[in-house]
Amino acid sequence: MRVSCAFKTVSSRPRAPELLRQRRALCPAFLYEGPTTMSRYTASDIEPKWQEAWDKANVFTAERDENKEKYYVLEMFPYPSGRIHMGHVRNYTMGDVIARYKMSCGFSVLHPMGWDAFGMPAENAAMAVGGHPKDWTYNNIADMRAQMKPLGLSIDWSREFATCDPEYYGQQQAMFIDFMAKDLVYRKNAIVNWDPVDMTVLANEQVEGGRGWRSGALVERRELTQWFFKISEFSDELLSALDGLENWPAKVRLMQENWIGKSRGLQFSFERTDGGDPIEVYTTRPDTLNGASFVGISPDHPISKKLEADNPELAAFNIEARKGGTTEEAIETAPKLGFDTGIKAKHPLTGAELPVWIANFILMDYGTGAIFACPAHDQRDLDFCRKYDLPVIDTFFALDNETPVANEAFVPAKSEKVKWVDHFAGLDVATGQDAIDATIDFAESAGWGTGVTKYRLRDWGLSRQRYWGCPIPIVHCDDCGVVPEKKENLPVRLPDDVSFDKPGNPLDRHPTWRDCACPSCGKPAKRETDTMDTFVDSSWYFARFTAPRADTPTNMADADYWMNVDQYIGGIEHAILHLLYSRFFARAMHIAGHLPQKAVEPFNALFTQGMVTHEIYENAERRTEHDRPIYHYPAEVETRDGKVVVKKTGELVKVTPSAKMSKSKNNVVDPVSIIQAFGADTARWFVLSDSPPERDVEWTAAGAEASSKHLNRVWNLCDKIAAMDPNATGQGDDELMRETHKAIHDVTVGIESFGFNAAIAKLYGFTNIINKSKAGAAAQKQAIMTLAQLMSPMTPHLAEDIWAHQGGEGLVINAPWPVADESMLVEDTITMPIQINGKRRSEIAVPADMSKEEVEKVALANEAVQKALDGNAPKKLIVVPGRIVNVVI
RNA sequence: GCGAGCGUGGUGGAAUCGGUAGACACGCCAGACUUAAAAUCUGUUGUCCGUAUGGACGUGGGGGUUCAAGUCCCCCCGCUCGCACCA
Repeated sequence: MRVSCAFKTVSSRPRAPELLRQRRALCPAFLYEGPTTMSRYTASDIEPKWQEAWDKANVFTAERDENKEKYYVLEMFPYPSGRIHMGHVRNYTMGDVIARYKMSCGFSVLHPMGWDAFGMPAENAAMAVGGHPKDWTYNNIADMRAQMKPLGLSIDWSREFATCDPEYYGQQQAMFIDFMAKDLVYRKNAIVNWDPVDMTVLANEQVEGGRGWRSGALVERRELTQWFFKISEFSDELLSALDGLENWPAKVRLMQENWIGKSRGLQFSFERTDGGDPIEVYTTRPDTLNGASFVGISPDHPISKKLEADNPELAAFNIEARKGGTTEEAIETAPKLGFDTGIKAKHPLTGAELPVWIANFILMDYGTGAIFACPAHDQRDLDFCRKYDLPVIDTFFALDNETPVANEAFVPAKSEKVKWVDHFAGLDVATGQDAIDATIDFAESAGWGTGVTKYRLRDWGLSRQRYWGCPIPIVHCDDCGVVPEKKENLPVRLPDDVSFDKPGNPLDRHPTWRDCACPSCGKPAKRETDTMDTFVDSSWYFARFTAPRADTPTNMADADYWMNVDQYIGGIEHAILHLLYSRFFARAMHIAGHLPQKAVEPFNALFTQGMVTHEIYENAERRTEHDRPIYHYPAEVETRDGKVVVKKTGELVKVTPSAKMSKSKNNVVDPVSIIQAFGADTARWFVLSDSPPERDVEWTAAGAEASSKHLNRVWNLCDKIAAMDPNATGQGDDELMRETHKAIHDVTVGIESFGFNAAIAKLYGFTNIINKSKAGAAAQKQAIMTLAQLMSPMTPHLAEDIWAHQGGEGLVINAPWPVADESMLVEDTITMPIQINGKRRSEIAVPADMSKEEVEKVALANEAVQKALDGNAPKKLIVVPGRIVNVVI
């Protein structure tokens, strides 16, 4: 096909005043007046045109083609907040570069988009401004889709779905039932944040400083019966399989490893002097048992709960200890509180009596909910002992320092050798790790303890006491107990007639929805009113994209062709939970017959991109009446005489650099206005340039201008070359050809290695080279057409236009990716720097293949070296071939 | 508190493996074009000393390993992400 290009003469193109106004508002210094060439780059003309051309040619529809190699590129799908932000633009542009590049390389590409559409914001909006979460969500989706489309992303929109579509969550319910049949789901009690005033369960983010965000009441920890996935049964598998994820960032694998937290320790019991049930403890530092000064139990430990009944003082303590949020952070940072139960435990070796304390920092969820404290070698235990005046006993010292511990615990690395004090297992000088192993052996052979491997990873609690989520397809029957809904009755749809005027879960107070017939015996029964954690929704959407309309969760033939995701791209904030849950889900889906074996690790390669940041403008002269800071939008401030001030009032502004774009700080830049002012290609080019993709990028108006100016230069260059006499000859054709191949090589390597910023730097350089080249028309035309191809993943609209303008065949997206001729890349002579004592002092030009001995001779003959040597022989001469020479004097 | 990461000119940032620190871009300054400005084009630009040839310093701070450190090791400071019910 052939599409006419969008070059137009200036006189025929009066610019829309509105567009001009927007540009000026964004960048007052950058005015777009005055023609400089016969034509002008007008993104608002060319971008819709090429998007239409791609649609007509159906180029982004993913099709199973057994003759082609497939490539599945996926960016983490967005939550439909209603507005796209620059972070989305950056994320989806990166994925688009990969997708378009792979298309040009001849792959059958799957690049889908959907919506992570369940969750609390929809309910919060319903409570705050009325309306229904469903309407709010679907309206937001429509808005965001409309904002995304102008970006020109190579997305197969025919596969789009939202997780709140009954067609999606119905399949999720079917899988829940399948998982139940495979014994991957169960119920148990778990602790939630309870707001005693609103009488409702709070999410962690709804707890601010230990208080409910609406009521302001002190939050309590309360137990509820909840549904769990047995992810902990996969602990070892999820841990060991990390080794195979070679194309994941090492930091993500390390974070997951630490999260799973495999540890080997000793489990043993403290007998009680009062003859009560022994206290089972687990410790990863059994070697420090001699330093035990008390036994600690969780406030939720069975012994603690038993004592509560007839000890009002202790019960009051436990109530106090259970206040505050449920997050590990809240528990760890809360002031350390203890209560002496009066119970004494017998030290298994010395027989000494140790007091049993309840301590608010001991988690019932980890280990056995009971510990022994060794204050000399654990800062938290030490702080506790100093506070309650408990003894501190050193069990080992540094080899060169035997000062007893005062107020700083001595915690050397486990690999460091220390000197032991009178150790029961006969240790003298040994590392902590050797001591741990020796102690476990000692305890096992003496018969008072067992070496145990434990994992920090807990089972995944998926129950949420909220409306806007996937209903758990379960019915509670007085006779049959917990019964899964029949599959033919799926989806269990959310009822539409609900209200949010009262706190709590509307499903709970919806009798006609809640009351139902038992799927097993048919008697009246009640539905489960909890819905699923939204992490469930996002744990398998990547699999659903392979067959989004299938009437089963997946279609095996499609899953087999498209899985795995070859490149997954998203934020580092998902490094642990989302990715770990997805890895578990893929395994569970395989067990339940919904994914092939090869898909148990669903993401072959992972890339975590950085945030888009912007300066924050805080009013330096004024605060709100509640003494809160006032933040100004970027468009509200300007620089006057080197000072940043508010445009309207002239008030001084305090500028904080590089903060995450956040609505509460007003430092947001709206992609829609950027696209309207500069065009999608400029926005795309900017978010890819400068910063390496894994790092944060600072949005600046100047940067966006610079991108826009460069695209204008490329356009003008195209125009200039198109206007050349096709038969014109010149100088330097070979040199331009060589540079073209270097550009092909560098840009290809840049894209392949996620060095988009490096690829763009190369494209800048290549553009400058073409601009200065005096080569003939044919060579220049070839150079600019190659430039268009190399730019097309980043700035696809401009690339198509240049391609068409130069008479390229068909669409540039369908043109095969150029291949660099290796022979054009090698240099004959290289420049080697010469260092004298490690400092660069001179350089030599030598043939690339010169031997080390020859290089040494040339280097020693160098004037600067001769001068420095002053007739003496060098102490040492280091030649790194092709790199550097260092003369040591 | 615990786990992970990051820190380089006036600014964004570059620097496969430990081998020329500052690629590319912004900004600034100078010049060309213009009645003028903008736009565009050309050139300079890490800091300090020096007319210059040149030299000293320089990758958050301090110490170390090495012929050679932005890169590796130790300590410290600052910022960011995660901590299981935010998505």
